[in-house]
Amino acid sequence: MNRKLNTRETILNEAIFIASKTGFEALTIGKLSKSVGMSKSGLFAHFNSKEQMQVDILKAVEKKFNDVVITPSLEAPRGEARIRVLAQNLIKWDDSGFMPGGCMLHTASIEFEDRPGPQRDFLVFHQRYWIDFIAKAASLAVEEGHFSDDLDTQLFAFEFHAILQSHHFSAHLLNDPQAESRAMKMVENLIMHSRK
Amino acid sequence: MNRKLNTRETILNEAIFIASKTGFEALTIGKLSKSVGMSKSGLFAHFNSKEQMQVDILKAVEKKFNDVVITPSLEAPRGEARIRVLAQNLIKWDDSGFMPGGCMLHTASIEFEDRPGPQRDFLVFHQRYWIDFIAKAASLAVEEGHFSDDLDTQLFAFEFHAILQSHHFSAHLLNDPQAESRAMKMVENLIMHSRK
DNA sequence: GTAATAATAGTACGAACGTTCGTTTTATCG
DNA sequence: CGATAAAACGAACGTTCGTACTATTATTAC
Repeated sequence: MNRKLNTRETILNEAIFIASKTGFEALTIGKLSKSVGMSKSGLFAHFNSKEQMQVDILKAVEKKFNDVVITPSLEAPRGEARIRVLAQNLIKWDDSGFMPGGCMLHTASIEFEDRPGPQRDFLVFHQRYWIDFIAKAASLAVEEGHFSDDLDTQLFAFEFHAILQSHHFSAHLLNDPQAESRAMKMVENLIMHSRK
Repeated sequence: MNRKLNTRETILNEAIFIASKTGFEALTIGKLSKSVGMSKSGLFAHFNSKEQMQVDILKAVEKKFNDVVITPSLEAPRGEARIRVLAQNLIKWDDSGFMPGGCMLHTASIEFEDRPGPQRDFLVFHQRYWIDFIAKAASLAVEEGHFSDDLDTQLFAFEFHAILQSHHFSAHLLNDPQAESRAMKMVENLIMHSRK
């Protein structure tokens, strides 16, 4: 029982590692089982379908996302400071050791954006939650008096999110060493223009 | 000879249509040949490898991109106007009838960002060209006196590009009817903050 | 109109896919 | 210890993958 949990975690971690590099849909049960060092059927038994495996992988990624990005940000003071911490955590997140290909929630979202199913459902749900979380952080900054009272917090959320998509693009496709500094500059611009 | 060119074009158009929905890597020679209505081997003979087929598809998409986005924008007057036209063309582009899943250069970039090969090489080349093109349009706006003299045109290019990634995200994953209006609002914000 | 050539079809290949099966190993518990 | 159940295994299923051959059509040239 404990053993099952351990191997399950090993499988999911390895899956995240590989899928972030080779792509989410390209991750195959056969390849994954070889990387983990177990049989295809043994691994398969943990999920009973590839679809379920993919959903479970996404859930595991989201858990890490909460641990790395969301939760720590709540310790920062509300307002501008928390926005900055969020940005910094996200850049770290997109360059995590356990996810060398960058944020899988992003790449998987692209891969499944036009393919109906539980994978897509999960991703839409997560991304909506995430946009709302940013908007909430922005509205807290309004409450704190850091940002303008008539700030469109939804628009802010999408602009903030856009910066990180751009960072992913710079860091992982272009291999641009300036990716991080440019992203932070964009964040500072956004913050500046959101002030009263 | 003419026949070959015609079927080739038919194949590429169908490939773009399908791949934009199901994903670039998921497009298979067998499925494509069925959609086109010809044999697998007959279709295969046009490219002699899947890798070459993928590169040719990307080149065909880039050609359309030039026709739909780049070239028409050059007819608009330099400066702010051209930037706006670019933005509008891009939103149309990301919702073209021949590419129902949205910009394939974007989705393919994500799928190949960590997979070396000629597909990735092509995409990197294209995206660098595209970023430079935007930066150039911004510097023309500086010359025209629309934008501030000390505008960071490279940064502008990435911010502009980020807006369209965000639009793709809103339109194709979230199915948000406000995708277009929000994107244009972002563009207007960017233009406003770039003025002297 | 027949020969030459280009384009498409047909068939077959080994490999990998996701999945199912029966069996064997490993752990848990009375 | 032996009984029970969980977990991993190896082999095989039918299907599809990309690719390699050969055969058959269409088109063009003389």
